Amino acid sequence: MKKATVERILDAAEFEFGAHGFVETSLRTITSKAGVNLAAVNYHFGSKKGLIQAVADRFFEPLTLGIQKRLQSMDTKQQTKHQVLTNIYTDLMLEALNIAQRNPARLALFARLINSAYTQSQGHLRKHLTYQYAPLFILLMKTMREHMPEMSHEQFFWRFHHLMGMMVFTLSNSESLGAICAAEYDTQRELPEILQQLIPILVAAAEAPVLPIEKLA
Amino acid sequence: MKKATVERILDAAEFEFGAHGFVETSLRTITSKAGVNLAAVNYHFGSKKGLIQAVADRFFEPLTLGIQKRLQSMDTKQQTKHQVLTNIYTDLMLEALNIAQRNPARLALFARLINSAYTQSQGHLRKHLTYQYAPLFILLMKTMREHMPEMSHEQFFWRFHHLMGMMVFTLSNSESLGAICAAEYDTQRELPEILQQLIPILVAAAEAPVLPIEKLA
DNA sequence: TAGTGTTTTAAACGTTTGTTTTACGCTAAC
DNA sequence: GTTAGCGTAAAACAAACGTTTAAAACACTA
Repeated sequence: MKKATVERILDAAEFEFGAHGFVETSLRTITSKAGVNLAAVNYHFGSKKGLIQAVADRFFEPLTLGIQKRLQSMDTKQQTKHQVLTNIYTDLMLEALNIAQRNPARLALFARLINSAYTQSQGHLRKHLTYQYAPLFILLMKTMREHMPEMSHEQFFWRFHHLMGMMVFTLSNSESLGAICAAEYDTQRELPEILQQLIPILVAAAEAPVLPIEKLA
Repeated sequence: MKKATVERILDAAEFEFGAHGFVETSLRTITSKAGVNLAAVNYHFGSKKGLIQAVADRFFEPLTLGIQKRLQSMDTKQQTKHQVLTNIYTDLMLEALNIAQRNPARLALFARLINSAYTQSQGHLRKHLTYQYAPLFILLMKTMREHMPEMSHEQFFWRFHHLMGMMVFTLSNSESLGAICAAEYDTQRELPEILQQLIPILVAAAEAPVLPIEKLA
């Protein structure tokens, strides 16, 4: 049986957005790859922005459940803070791999979705995501903060986003980086290896000493 | 005296690209803000891609000189590796501030330029930059590698880019993040403070322990 | 079976895009 | 004083874009 129109649009949009970005992917290529009529996007999603948000939702909904379950069932009592942090990031990487599902491009798109949410041109995305998934972010930040060095809320906010930036950049560009690396060092790496290597780096960054705030000059 | 056409185009392009991205900034808005004729871009730069590359070059040329001078005049003998790494990243942040020049948007655009260079849609940028500024990257990677833990070339390649990702993300989104932070915690921070805080985090990530490569699962 | 609400279709709409063309003004060399 | 050559100007180009329209096809209930 042929998949429902909405789903086929989302599949095609996911693929094309991942390959060429939001702005450079037209509704015409999406609908033609999906084998549906051009007007279907505006009919089912209202607009291109609506489609982008729907694509984002399909990533976030299972991810929210997965992360919440992992964090809440985590035993944070009998472990050092370092171990807990390592567990948190291992969980995050496992959830990331779960998104990838033997299709790394899917994960790259997800990362680019988050990245775009911080740019002005896709401001609607940030509003949508913060409105829709605030509990997830709050839970994640709260859990991490409890196992990181003492610092002000503000300092933690920035450090949290520094770490997110490291993940987002790596995941967004894992394909290009992997290709460069393969050409340069002749070793083809898979996503599970790269993410495993990333964990101790994230933990070390999370545990980095806290400096008093001064102006650099 | 009125600035030359080429320069006025570059100024306007820099501003508009930084505010709305490459794809969403039209040559018409650039040329009209620059007060020049629409055809001037294609005449002087050949195409929009040529303009983007020229904008990139205006960032990279002074940056290359600055970083090379800093790295080569650095005393790496009488310091611990940790101190050297701190110095390297302090230098990088100072050069970043030098790009900003009391205009943070300029620095954000520069970061976004680097980020775009890793995406497929702006593949011409990566080719241009790697062809044009390979010596800078090589020098930077070589200097850093000497003061980081022992690891394979491949592992270093990835770690180098993880660190770059942290910087690029932070700089790209420093405006949005600063706005969120100001709204949330009521403390307006300037770029020099944020970059100063970033240094120990980068160093800690650079010095993170090296794990044997395994597949995460 | 008739009728109602939903989905799909083809076509057109009005903009906007990067690029090209052609003509015109200017300056410098011979 | 004429001729190149370079830079600018306005206009037009063809293509692509997101969105809307109105009619046709469908699915389902009464």
